[in-house]
Amino acid sequence: MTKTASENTHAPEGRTHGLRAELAYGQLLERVVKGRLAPGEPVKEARISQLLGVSRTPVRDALSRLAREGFLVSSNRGRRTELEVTQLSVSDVVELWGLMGALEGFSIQTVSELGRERCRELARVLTDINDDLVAACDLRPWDSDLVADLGSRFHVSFMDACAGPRVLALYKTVRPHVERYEWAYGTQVSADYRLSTDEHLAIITAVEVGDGQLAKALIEKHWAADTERTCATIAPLVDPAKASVRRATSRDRTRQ
Amino acid sequence: MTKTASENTHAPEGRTHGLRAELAYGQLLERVVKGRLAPGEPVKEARISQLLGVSRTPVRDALSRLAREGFLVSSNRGRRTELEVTQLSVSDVVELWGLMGALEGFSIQTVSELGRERCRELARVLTDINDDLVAACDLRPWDSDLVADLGSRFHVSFMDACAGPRVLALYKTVRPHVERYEWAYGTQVSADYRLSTDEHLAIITAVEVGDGQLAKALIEKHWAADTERTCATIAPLVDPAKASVRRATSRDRTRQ
DNA sequence: TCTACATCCATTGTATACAATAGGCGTCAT
DNA sequence: ATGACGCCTATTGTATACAATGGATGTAGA
Repeated sequence: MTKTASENTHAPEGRTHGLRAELAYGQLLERVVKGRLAPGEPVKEARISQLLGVSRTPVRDALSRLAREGFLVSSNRGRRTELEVTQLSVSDVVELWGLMGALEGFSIQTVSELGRERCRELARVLTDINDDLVAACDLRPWDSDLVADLGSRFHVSFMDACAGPRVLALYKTVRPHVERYEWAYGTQVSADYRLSTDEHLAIITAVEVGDGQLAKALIEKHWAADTERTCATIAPLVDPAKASVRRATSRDRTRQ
Repeated sequence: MTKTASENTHAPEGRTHGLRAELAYGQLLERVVKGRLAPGEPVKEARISQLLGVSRTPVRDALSRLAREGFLVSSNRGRRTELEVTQLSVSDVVELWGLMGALEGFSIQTVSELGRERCRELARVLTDINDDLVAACDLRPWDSDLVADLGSRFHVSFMDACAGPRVLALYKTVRPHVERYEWAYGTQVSADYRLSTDEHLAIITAVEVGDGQLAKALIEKHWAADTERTCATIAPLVDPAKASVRRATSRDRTRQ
């Protein structure tokens, strides 16, 4: 079903040695992020390997990686693996958004170590992106994909500049979770993106003058505010019962 | 060579279906953490699979996981994988210790949500551990293994209580890095563990009264102070040239 | 009809066979 | 002697064969 066709057995098909696993990972991640693999959907190795036209080996690699990163979960409590796409939940938003704030705050804290010149350069880059973001917010019809993309670029830009290799690697596995929620509910959020861009402006100023502590505080506040906004938007959709977001801490295991 | 013996081909040996990969991961992680696999040592799939008495499949799983977690790195810049044990470095200490502070600070921040009773209970548990730690510090001969273990338990205890599932999972992959440095240089640190236990006391007080913000600040300060102490200890050993630790930020790529 | 049990099947876990590639090593020509 | 070239080998990447397991399904007995 939907096979790439033409290469089944040992017939090579050119230049893909050592890339199938990575490719499978990318393909599956994209499907999960964009919702083409829906929350709760069971994920079987055999089916995926048919879908992608590769053997189970690279698929297994990709699946175990996605599972460890939290995009897939084992539905059988404990025994056999038996994976399915992780559900969206308010409690996950709280934890993930908080984690993003912690990672970004920790990294941007040391922005001054870039030196005056690089700080100003970074501030210029961020200003450009934020200007584009403001423009995109006024755009009609609303292009949620573009907005999400520019939002990502803002954050990734300073993380690339400020974060060490380990933190950066971690960060880049957490980000797609955020993007997944944006894809799922992106059409809902609209007006209050302008609040976001205003917060960005304050952060840019802190970066420009090299005030790491201030930038850290602002970033954390930014994510906290965005947590509220996002939860308010998605809570009714994910769980219509509890539309208000009181005490939706990361410790609440409330799912779906 | 050091084979578990008795089961080579398809002969099962009871109760290990679905555990070999996990087992290989655990074995290898322990070897890396304890230095039995030395920094810079090449790691070949075939050799490891002989060493552990399992096939390459679960070994590959374990290796790719360890590589993603940063315990192994590809020595060939880019092309074929070719893994080796990651080097110890001052810049990694700075980044890892900072990350631990960020994760613990973020998690303990919400300690008050446990409620008064659980806060006090947690404080009691932490006090017990810290008392043992103080006792272990006075012990002669110096038992660095015991000290490291108690130190771990202190931190893991409140993380288990405070952190959400995602952050906790991340945390538990970062911790072994710290333990690796403790195993490598544990015999060196000695007297200033008492500074650590004093800092613990302040943290316990903050937990007891449920002051999350204070606890966060204290934890971050604790790790920052420990970064200084650890770097001062290991810098001369890792890179005798720069014994002083001025500005060893996570962005410096200075290795070994 | 309902329960207990045995069988089968779907699916994962593991081992191994096979393909591809990069680097080492030897050979040969200049 | 030295450089270029090509083969060989070590090692990884991929596919597939095989084992094990848990749940589903069907059947028999009460």
